[in-house]
Amino acid sequence: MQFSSRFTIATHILLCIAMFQDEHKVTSNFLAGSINVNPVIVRNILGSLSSAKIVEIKPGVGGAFLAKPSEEITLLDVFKAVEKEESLFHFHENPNPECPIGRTIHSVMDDKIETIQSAMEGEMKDITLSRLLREANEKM
Amino acid sequence: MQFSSRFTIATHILLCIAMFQDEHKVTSNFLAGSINVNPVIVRNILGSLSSAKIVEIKPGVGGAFLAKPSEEITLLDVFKAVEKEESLFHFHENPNPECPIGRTIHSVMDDKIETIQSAMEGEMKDITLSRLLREANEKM
DNA sequence: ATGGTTGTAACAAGAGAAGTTACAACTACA
DNA sequence: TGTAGTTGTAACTTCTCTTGTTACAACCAT
Repeated sequence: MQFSSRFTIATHILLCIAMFQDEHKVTSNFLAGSINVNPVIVRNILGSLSSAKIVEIKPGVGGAFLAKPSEEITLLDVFKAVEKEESLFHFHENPNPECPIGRTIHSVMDDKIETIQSAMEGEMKDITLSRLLREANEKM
Repeated sequence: MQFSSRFTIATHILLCIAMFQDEHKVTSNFLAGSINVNPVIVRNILGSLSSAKIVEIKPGVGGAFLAKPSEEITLLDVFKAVEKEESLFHFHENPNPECPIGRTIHSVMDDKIETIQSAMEGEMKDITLSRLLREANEKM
């Protein structure tokens, strides 16, 4: 199991917008060229980012812009915008209540799963778009 | 995207083995009954746990046993036994090297992805089967 | 030998990811 | 007012993975 590439594509999109929005119009075709995927994929992900109020899109005329400063956009925001699942883990639905383990497994595991997911999300929350942009500039 | 239920099923399997291995034979049919899935699913996951040297299985006669003390089995061991993917994230493969972002995105993001994954795995490593067993006993 | 068990192959159904084509709706601008 | 470039979205295909299922050979204590 892996997360879909939507997350890394969305991050790529945001980096491109942050880098180029003041220089020229950032269209789905331009982004698709940089990422090397179909423009429709980009438009769908841009739609998710727009719904999450991370970007703004000019319909008709075209072009995407950051909806807030890059310091205020974290990888967690991006992740939540493109991955809709509430829980990271798919718990088997119907354990047998006649078995002592089947009866208690949920109450034992649910908070563990939450803790694990929180650890991952906490790490994501610490990484901002501005930091990624700075590092990208350093490597160029 | 969610992890498959193999992880929670594997944990359920181990809890059952730890709880019942001294009382009676723990077969795939017994486990399937507690988890409420097909015995073949259980046998496949048991096979992964066996390859990872977490359990031992008696072929022919039947029955599964912990291969080491429950204090030495962590959720990370279980996770790695049943989820074969090396990286948590699927990175889009061919960013355009002619774009400054496309050229640098991998070197910027690769260590972030690793950090995020490590945070998740670190949390898993802290949770042992013996702790889950203790909590299950308390709730019974 | 028999019966209960494991290990696996083979198959089907369903979900989701990713790619593609097509086209209506929108907006600036000539 | 058209027109060109763009977005939003529907529809379809192809793949892969998950889950469920049947079937059966191999195994081993009794």
